[in-house]
Formats: sequence, C-alpha cells, structure tokens
Amino acid sequence: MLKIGEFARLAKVSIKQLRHYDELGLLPARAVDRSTGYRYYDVAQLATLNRLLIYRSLGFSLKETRRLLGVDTPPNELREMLTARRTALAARVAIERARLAEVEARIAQVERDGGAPRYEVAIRSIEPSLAMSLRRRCDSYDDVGELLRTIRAHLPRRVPVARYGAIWHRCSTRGPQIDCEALVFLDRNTRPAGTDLVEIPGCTVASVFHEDGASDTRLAYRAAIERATALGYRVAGPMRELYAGQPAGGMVEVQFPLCSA
Amino acid sequence: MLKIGEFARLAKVSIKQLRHYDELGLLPARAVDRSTGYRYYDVAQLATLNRLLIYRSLGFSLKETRRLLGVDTPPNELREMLTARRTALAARVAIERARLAEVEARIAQVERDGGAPRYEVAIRSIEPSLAMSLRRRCDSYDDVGELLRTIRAHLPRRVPVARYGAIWHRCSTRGPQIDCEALVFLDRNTRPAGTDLVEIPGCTVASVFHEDGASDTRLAYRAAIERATALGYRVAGPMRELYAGQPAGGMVEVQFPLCSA
DNA sequence: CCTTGACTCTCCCAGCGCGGGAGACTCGAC
DNA sequence: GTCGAGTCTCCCGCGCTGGGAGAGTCAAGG
Repeated sequence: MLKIGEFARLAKVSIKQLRHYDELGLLPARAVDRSTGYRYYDVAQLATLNRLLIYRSLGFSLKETRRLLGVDTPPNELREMLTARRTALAARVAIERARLAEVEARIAQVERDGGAPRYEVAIRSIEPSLAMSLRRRCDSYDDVGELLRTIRAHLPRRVPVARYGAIWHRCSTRGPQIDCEALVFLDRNTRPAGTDLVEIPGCTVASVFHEDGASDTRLAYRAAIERATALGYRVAGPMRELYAGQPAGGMVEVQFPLCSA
Repeated sequence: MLKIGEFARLAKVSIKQLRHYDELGLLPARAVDRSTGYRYYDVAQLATLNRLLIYRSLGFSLKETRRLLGVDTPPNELREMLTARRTALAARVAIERARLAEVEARIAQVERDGGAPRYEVAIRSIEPSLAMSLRRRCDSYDDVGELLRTIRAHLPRRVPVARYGAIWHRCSTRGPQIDCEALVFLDRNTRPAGTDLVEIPGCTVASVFHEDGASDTRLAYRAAIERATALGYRVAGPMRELYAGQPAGGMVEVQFPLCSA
C-alpha cells in the first residue's frame, strides 16, 4: 500500500489530482484510514490511473472518463463516445487551423504595413434573416436612404425594425448606373402581412466597419477582399451594407459574401 | 446613444458579455447614468466591439485583448503578441491532431476487435532522468532482480530510490542471450558520489502496463507496437521496463522508445 | 519517549468567460 | 398611473486543477 505522495510520484501526477479523482469516484483510494483520513493506494491502481490519464489526454471530460472507466463498458457505448469525440476533435482542429491562418495573415499584414491595420476585417458567418426589400436603379449611393424611408413608411409603426441595410447589386465601379436593394430587417418572430418579404440567406462574409461618409471606404473594401483572398476565399456575391441604428449617419458594416475558392 | 439591449442586438452579442467587458475596462460604456447605473453605448463603439470580437476569435484572452485594444499599441508589441499566438495555436493544432489520430486509432481498434482493448497503450514523452546502471548478459529475465539488489546495496541506505527499471538491450527473441541493463533511478536533486551514474535521455515512448508475471505479456508488447505504428511512429530503441515500488511483484510499465517514422 | 521534519488531511479561494437567476429599479408607451 | 419590458447589482455555477491556511500524523533519530 502506498501513501498518496508516493503514488503520485510513481505516476507523475499531482496529489491534488489524485484527491480530486478520489472525490469524484474516478479513482477511489483502495483504502482510507477511518481515523486519520489518509488515503492508501495499491500499485495495481497505476494501471487504472494510466487508463484514466489516457482518456483525459484524448480530451474526454472527467465525467466521461468515469463512465469509460466503469467496470464493463458495453462496446457500442465505447464506440459512440469515441466517435462523438472524433467529431468534436475534428471540429476543433478545423477551428484552430482557421484561427492559425487568420493569425498568420495578420502577421504578414503587420510585417508588410509596419503597424496595425487601418481596417479590421472579420470573417464570420451570417444567420439567415427576414427583410422587406425595395430594389431600384439609382444615380447616387445616397438614394438608399430614401428607399429605406419608403419601406419604413409602408410598415405599421408598431412593427420594430431590427436593422437597416442594402445590397449593392451593381456598384458605380462597373458603370454609371447603380443597382441598389434597400433592406429593412425584421425580427424573426414579428412577421407582418407585408407583401414583399424576402428571406436573406445566411452565408460567410468578410466584414469591415467604417464611419458613414468616410472618404477612404475603398481602403476598407480592399482590406476585406484582400484578407478574404489571403484566407482562401473568393467573393461570391454582391456587396452588402448594414447600418447601425438610423438609416444614415453612424457606423456602416460592409459585408462581402464569400465562398471557398 | 443606445441602451445596452439595443447595442447587444445590433452587435449580436449577449448583454452579459457587454457588462463583463465594461467591468473589465475592455469596452467601457460611453456613458453611465449616475443615478440609475444604466449603461449607454455609442454606435461608433460597434467598431471597437468588432475589433474586440476579432481578437477573441483569434484566441486571445480578454486580458490580452484589452492590451491590443489600447489606444495605440506599438507595432512590435502587436507583432510579438501575434507571433506568440501563432506559436500557441500551432502547438494546439498539433496536439489536437495527435488526439484525433489517437481517437481514430482507437475507433479502428474497437471496430476490429469488437470491444475494449486488452491493453491500453499510451504515447507520451518521458523526462530525462538520472540512474545508476549495471549491464550484464543474462540467461533469464528474472536476473534483473539480482542486478537491482546489487546496485541498491552499493548505494548509501539514506539515498531514496525514485524508481527501479531496466533496459533490455537484447531480448530472448533474438537469441538465447539476454542483454539487460538494470537501472535504479534517483531523484534529480540527490546526486550521490556514486561512480556509474547514467543520464537517461528523455524521449517519446509507447507505454503499456501489465502485472508482473502475467502470461500474455507478448500481447501487451504487440499492442504497444501496433498502436505506435498506426500513429506513424516506429520503434527506435531497446525496450525498457519500469517497476512500481518493489523490484518485483507489482505493476510493470513497458516502454518502447519511438521516433516518427 | 520526545522531537522534528516531512507528509497528509480538510476547507477555502482563484482563474477563465461567461450563463442563469434572484430581487430591486427604471424606462416608455398607453 | 400602470404595466410590461428592460436594466441594475450580486451571487452561484461550470471544469480542472493550483495555492495556501491550519490542523493533524507518520517515521526516523536522539
């Protein structure tokens, strides 16, 4: 019989951990002195502890590990837990790899520009949403405000607006005519009897913020597109804008729908 | 000015998070009503929050994020933090991939054998350690006990033994003669004036436990080697054994030094 | 037998990044 | 004025330990 310290030293595990595993019933001490509370372990328990540590190192929680350590785990339950773990791990790996790519893109950017970026680009996925839509050819980007007010006027006053936005189906870079779809986003649950409700599908976007009326918005667009390309995406749809609060005068979030290139 | 709820809705962030960021000084509310405690936010803060969320999504802690959000982070500090993050992320990815490979190997094993494995194999890295050594040709595996006792006898009694072990430089599978190096491991700090102290280098091993004197130890060896090969390693050195507590009669940990194949 | 130093016990606090909930206010529309 | 929705603060919880306090215990040497 070994005292906890010796057992811990043999197993290269902290005493704290052993006590914790004992409390949780994961690896109960073989014997506990009633009067002193001293825990005593058996060398044979090294094998159990070894199993425990293996499961832990696979990423199982202590609760799951306890189940796996149970006297006889039916094979199908074991397999289920393993496949669940595989799924979770695969997801984690994908996430961490994406993060790593993001960080590397940022390092490259800092080394190129010698400082923090002027515009912060985020790649993220957008939930599908519900909106009232009004699409027109315009001569100026400012016309979107008028379109938004028009939509709003058609809406019962008590219906709350979640967000104002627009999709620029064609921008002035491709000709004199601008093709603008003004969007008034509504809450998912409030679905008024308005006729032209549009379901805006979710997607992955490159997103960047700028102040409404800023002069160098082109820089923001370029930053977003460059970052997206650097991360292996390509632009897969018309640019969108989301306005914070009021239809004009505030922060604008620009989004470029993406798909993996 | 927006109340916290509206700001949270715009940013698709929980109110709890905003309050938390406020408390930590990460994203202080633009104004707080003295009498009611209500927090008020500015749409321009959406950009800051955006940056905050980006740093978070790169895996920075809130504390690091606060530093990164500071008014003017010097470029070299930014780069340092990014490269540190890259290192950490790369390590994480490597770990998670190794775990995933482990889990997949186990799934394959369960599907092949239809149940939990007889022997649990762990791949782990071993710290370098200090030992007294005695190497001999033996006729039987049991001779190691005698060797260990010999070493122990040469040692001052008050020097504590950390562990007993052996390296089998040649096993009986390769001929009648066994080449055994008995090892008495000592604590790093207690370094007596004994002459033949050996530094056992650290390495990665496939490790498996069995009871001393078990009949099917071959199965354990095979399990360890198969698992190691399945994970892309190959055996790179002579088999080692570590004895728990007494030199004989107890748990034996068998280790196969590995290198990536 | 007593001392001494190493060991062990239990209990509490800390950290991360929030979420949940209680109980008390406050806002804004009708 | 009233009501419901919003907001406040405070506390607990999660998972897995690590650190430390304060008390008790073991084993070896004098």
